[in-house]
Amino acid sequence: MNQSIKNRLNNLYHWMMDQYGPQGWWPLLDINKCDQHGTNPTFTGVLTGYHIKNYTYPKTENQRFEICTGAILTQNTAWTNVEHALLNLYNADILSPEKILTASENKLKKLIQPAGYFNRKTIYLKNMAHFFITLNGKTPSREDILTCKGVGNETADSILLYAYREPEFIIDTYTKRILTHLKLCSANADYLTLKEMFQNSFKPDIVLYQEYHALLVELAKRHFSKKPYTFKIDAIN
DNA sequence: AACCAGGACGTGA
DNA sequence: TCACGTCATGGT
Repeated sequence: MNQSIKNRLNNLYHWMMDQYGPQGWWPLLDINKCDQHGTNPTFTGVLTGYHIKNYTYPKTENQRFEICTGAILTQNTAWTNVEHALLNLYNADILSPEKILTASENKLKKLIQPAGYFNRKTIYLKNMAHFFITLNGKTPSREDILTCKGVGNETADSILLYAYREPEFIIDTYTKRILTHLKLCSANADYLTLKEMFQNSFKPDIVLYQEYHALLVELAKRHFSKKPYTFKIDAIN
């Protein structure tokens, strides 16, 4: 591994942390902030920031499943849309693997409709629910999760890093876009190559991996959303 | 009014 | 292996 790549990735992390601070991912429903009817909880983060500097989540199996659900729902979809779908599931009281599994497909489709791709994601969610139940609390291997139809590289790593707190670095389109722009990789670099680039540059570190990915998303949303990408980061070059 | 959003899968070459 | 079409809603 090229030492300069390692240095630049490290500089990028600290630059983003300086600019944006800890992100406190993964966003979770805050059921302590429901309305007077006990429904419509807010997300940890909509107003007050996510669970910043608290790296003990998920605290329950339901929160763990909520992360798995969100990881599928957010595929190629804006998170705000996913929030609506998750709220629908929560308010319908079926945001658990057992209830997702037994719910009718039509009911599920209607509830997750705002997240888009609802025909596919309904199937994916039921697959995930079944898989989750068979795990019986155990941490799945990356290989095992990938056998789940609807779970590709990024979703698998998101679930492992944020739901199971395993040190698996996530590569998403933002990450690849930023690395390409910084000339740290070619435009056709594949997922595992980029994942290894990060994991060869940093020791396994859940906090670092979680924050790094969240910070890349924040950076991309601010400066790598609309073409042409002209944003320059002096500290990196 | 196009374009994009925290992708994955099936197909054909 | 790999490029390409498909899936769907909501915000800018």
